[in-house]
Amino acid sequence: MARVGLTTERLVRAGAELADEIGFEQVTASELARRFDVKVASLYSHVKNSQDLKTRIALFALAELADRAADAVAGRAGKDALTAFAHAYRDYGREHPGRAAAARLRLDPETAAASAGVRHAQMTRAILRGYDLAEPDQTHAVRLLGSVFHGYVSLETAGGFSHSAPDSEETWTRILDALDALLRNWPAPPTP
Amino acid sequence: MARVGLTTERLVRAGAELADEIGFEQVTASELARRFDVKVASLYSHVKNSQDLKTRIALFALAELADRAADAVAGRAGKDALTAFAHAYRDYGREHPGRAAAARLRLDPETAAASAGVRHAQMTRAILRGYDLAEPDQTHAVRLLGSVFHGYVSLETAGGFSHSAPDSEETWTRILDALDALLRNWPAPPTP
DNA sequence: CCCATTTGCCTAAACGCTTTAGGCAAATGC
DNA sequence: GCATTTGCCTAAAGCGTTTAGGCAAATGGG
Repeated sequence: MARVGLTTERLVRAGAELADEIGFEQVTASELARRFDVKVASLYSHVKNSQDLKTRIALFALAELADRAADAVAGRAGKDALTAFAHAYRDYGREHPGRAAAARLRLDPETAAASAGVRHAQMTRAILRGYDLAEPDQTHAVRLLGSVFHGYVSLETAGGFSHSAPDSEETWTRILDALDALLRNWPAPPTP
Repeated sequence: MARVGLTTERLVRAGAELADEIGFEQVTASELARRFDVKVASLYSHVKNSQDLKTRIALFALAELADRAADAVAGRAGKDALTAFAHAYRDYGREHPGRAAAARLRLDPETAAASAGVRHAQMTRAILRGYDLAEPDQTHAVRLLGSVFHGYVSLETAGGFSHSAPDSEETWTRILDALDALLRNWPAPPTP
């Protein structure tokens, strides 16, 4: 019997591509086995189970996105860095909707702590160094930016902004203008 | 054989409760049948299939959340309305994580157009009437608010903000302060 | 009140995905 | 060249989905 040369790595990469083609939810060990022209049981030497496969795809996507975002911000600061970072997120979601969905998979705390997710947070903090935010406002801002990026890409992928004017591209740049303005002028906590 | 009195309505409500207990992803026709102490096939007289069931739960959650949000904003305007609306979203996500996840289910365009999702958008626009935003900025702002609410609740549910200071409650109010300030001072498009 | 019709839940069965156990053959290395 | 390891296999069990067809409980007209 010919050996195909399965590895965890190859399965994960193929799983990521499959996610972009048919949607992350639809990625299944069976479908993946079909792609490799291999019996399903053969995958179980390389991944623990179906959940493990999905988690690995998620980690792969998180790392890939972090690499892209890091490339995008390299050598930039201030609004320049913010928009480059933001566009990296949105572009990834548009080019690789399945991987982006994978990157939104809920991970258990230890897995998340060991994932590229922490690089995402660190990069966001680095970008905020271009603005004048002391703690705890910096953390609030990190969470705001994470929410906006996560939420926007998610809604856009769901088709929420298509078929209506203005187009999503324009909204995205205007939202970034707005966020830049907000970060430059972050309001002090109200004194009650 | 005793009749249990299944209806589509009862299945959907029970499905929503089940979602809060075990997670929306885990809601399955089989599990629902078990809860009603009924054979799985019996459900298929009331829902077309598993996808139909999930979609109905999603529509139920969207409508319930829209009702709550409408209650919350009733009689309020400006920042008051904004924060009441936002808290309705976040509270729903915390009280009913499964239903909130259901409300984020991707719907096909026609279903979405006939859902309470349009009420959500209308309410957001109504709140923005308390701010001075002309089109297309109003649409940009609607999309920003949708992204923030959607994203924040999603990340919070995933545990993204737990076990780290400051606590999520504080971040949420400070984000709303920031959004209020931003909406009162929405930047004009840069003139290139 | 009885009988016909409708309705609700059932059994049976097929199909697909997941997962484990155990086997054989190809690759590896001494 | 042979022993060991490794990789993919077959087999089988378990569970969720879905359809087809059946029987009994509810419903309602005469």
